[in-house]
Amino acid sequence: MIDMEKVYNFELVEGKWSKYWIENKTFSAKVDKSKKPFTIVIPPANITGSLHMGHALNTTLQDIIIRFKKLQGYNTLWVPGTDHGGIATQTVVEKILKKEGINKYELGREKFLEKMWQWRSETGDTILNQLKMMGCGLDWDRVAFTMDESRSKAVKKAFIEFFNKGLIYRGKRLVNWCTRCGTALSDIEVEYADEKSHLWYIKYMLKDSNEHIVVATTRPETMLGDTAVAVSPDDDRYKELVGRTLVLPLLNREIRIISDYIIDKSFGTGAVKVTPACDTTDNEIAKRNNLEIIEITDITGKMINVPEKYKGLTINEAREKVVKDLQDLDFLEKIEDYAHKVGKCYRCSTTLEPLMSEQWFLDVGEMSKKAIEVVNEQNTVFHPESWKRPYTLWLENLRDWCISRQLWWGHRIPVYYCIDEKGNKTNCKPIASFDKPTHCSCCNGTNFVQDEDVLDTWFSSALWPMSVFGWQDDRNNEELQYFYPTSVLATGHEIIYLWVARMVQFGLEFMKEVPYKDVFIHGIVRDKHGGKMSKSLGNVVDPREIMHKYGTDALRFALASAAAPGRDMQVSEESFLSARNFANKIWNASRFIIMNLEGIENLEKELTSVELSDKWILAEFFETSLKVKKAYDSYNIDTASRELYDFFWTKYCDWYIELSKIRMTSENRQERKQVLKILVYVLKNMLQLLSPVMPFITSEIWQILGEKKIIAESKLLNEQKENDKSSIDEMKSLQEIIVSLRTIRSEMNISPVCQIEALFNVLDENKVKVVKDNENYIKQLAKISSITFAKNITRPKNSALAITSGFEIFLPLEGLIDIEKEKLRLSKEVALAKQEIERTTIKLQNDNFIKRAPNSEIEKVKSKLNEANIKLEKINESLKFLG
RNA sequence: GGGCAGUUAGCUCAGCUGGGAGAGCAUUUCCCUUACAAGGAAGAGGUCACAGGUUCAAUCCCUGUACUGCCCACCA
Repeated sequence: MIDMEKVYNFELVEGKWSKYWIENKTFSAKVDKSKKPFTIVIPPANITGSLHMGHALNTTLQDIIIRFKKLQGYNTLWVPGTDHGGIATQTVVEKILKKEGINKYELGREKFLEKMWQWRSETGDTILNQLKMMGCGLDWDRVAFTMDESRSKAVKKAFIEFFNKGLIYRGKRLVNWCTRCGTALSDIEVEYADEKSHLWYIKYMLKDSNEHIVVATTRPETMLGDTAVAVSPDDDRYKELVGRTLVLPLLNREIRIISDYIIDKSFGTGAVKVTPACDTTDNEIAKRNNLEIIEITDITGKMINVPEKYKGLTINEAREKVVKDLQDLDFLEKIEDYAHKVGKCYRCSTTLEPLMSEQWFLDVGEMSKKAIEVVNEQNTVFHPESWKRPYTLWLENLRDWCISRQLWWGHRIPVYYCIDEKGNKTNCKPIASFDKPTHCSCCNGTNFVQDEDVLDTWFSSALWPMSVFGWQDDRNNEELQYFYPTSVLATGHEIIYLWVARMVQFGLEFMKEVPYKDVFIHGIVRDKHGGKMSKSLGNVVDPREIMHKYGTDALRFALASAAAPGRDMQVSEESFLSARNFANKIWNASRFIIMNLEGIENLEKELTSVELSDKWILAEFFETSLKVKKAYDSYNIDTASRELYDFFWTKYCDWYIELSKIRMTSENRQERKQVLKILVYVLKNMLQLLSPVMPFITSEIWQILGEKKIIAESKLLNEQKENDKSSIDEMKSLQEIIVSLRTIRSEMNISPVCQIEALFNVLDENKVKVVKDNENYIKQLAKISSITFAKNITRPKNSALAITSGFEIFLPLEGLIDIEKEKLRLSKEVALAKQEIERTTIKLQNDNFIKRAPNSEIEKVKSKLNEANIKLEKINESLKFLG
């Protein structure tokens, strides 16, 4: 006797299965050339992270895809891993150390890195353990880390190849500088935020003249670094002045007035102060016009190369002082309120300062062109397609990638400089190599120092699809050949540029092949009001809490059914509750069947039943199955989930199981077995189709049903047969009759225990057989004691009326009926029928409609009109009869 | 400034290669009918953002407008 609790207890089930899959290596994959591979590499989560909704969604979707492909017979592989997270992780650990009163500079690089590694070994696997709890079908023998030995080798190898090709170069450029982190950032690591500020209007005097030009600026302190004033070439106001000399206030430096196309004459005064060291636009103007670049801030954000009184001030202090001095000397014309966007560090939100500094850059020109080509040629396909354009546009306008970071946590740049005996760098050519070189090729020196900087964390991420398969050891190795290119990359749209595009670039550069065939872009999880989830806003829904409260399958199902491709989604507590209820429904429907299977044997050998409800549920199932498979295959996970839900609940449970109950009470043992056979058949197939989304509950029930192989390792059972859809229409008639009888009962407040008789006046001869054959169902489900079929039945007194599916049905309700209520009900029906008649008549009177609409449509409207006419006539008769 | 989404029931969202709209939650009524009250039955609730156009026919296609959200950009 199998004991199943009345309420699905996920706690008893989940731990058991997640452990089983890991211990039995259910999702481990080896090269097997007899099977087609299906590969996904996980977007490696930062080791600082613990599971949030974004991870939960992302991994659920990947797991669904993997599990479905496995059912289809692919050799599936999903590779797990984590990312060292460069700046993000270093920031976190710095903060922790700060609380302990430790300063990283006092600690020194080496000791600090020890702390980092210690921290990583203590907490770095948190997220992987959480993925295990979620039941993710990852190959746990392949866990990779972007900074482990093997991945580090890959980074060095890639760097050295780039370096030797001349694609990596060092240059002094204006970069985004975070004064808090003390490092440069790439352009996409900048986040812009609105900030209220001012526009300061400053007068610049013309040399040897009393005239002046007014410039508007949001950063008055940068005037200390001005080397020109620029105007638009087609600005008539300033045409005469171009080429003249200005005297910079406070400094008395002489600067020229130049013209440059980029200036918008309609903004401010049309004249712009040019500070090449503090602004990217100005920097470009400077390049075009050969202007001097004066650096006025250092890497800590303090003023340099300025008059003594400003030296060493912070930017804000300098601003205050400069404004005051300008005011005192009457150079400040006015101050306006102004809101604009300010660049912030994407990890610590400090306002960024553009700063001239020596950095390593990667020339991405050629790689970008190729990365665009492969997408245009559909070697890599975006799902949904709408993301292709942003991807392409971004790559088209991409500037070289600043890959060096002034951090300690990360891959140290493998470039070595020859040094003399005093420890100073020589002028010899730097060498990129895996280890410290033994001797310098220029001077035969043997002393070297390594570059201090580390690489942008995304550099190692860009190699991920190759590095997890050992590209760094042997680019012709069997695994790489078999699993690369991977099948699909699933990720949110926020890292298309940071990560997706760069993997394509690197993949093409080193493998000459795209890293994945499909890119599945899903949305971002938002709170119930559409806002971003963030700890500071306090609107975070923690997936671990949801798992604890509603179960992991509920979490997964809710996320899956909300995951329309490419669109952000809102999740709320209710969606998880409803998913939990669905799990319970699955449990109880299965429980019902399993209880009835008690003592039944040899079910497989039973005949396939031929009765309507069986044919119907099979037809409906085949249709659903087809839709679900198609949806899974095209990454429409939401559609698949909804189809499964809808079929299981409203067709299988609400109708088929209810009908089965009636047949199961029959004395006929054979009949009972036949129903059970269909019940079990559909259930098993449904469990399989549901198992990618809800692996725990489906695994459990599958096992209780006595299957020897676990569901994750089963193969999809059903093959598409010829589907006889006529049963769907016939069943629909039956359902309509039952529903309309129930409606009358409900509206007349007739007690459910009260059996009533029904008279079926036949209007359509063709419908009689089906209804008569299934009379028993109508009786049971609508609580009807007896049914009389006849033509021209006389309308009984005090009866209620239903017209549906070719019958005029009378329910004699002497003593039960409220005549007034029935009249009211019928007059509403009259109104509806009249409306229908009017609408269809107008259509049919329209010559153009008759001429141009397809025949099938015309027939449909005609039959609607016909039905409505009959309905109206019959209801009117009834109304007359009721008085 | 450019690009991309969205606007459908009180809320969260489906639907659409054009033929008078669906689900979940919430709500009303009835029911503890032995799979499930985390349930069942029945109901109420919508000029499908607005304005034009194409068409016999528009929630769906086209154009424009408004609002919302996101991304990109060198408006000081």
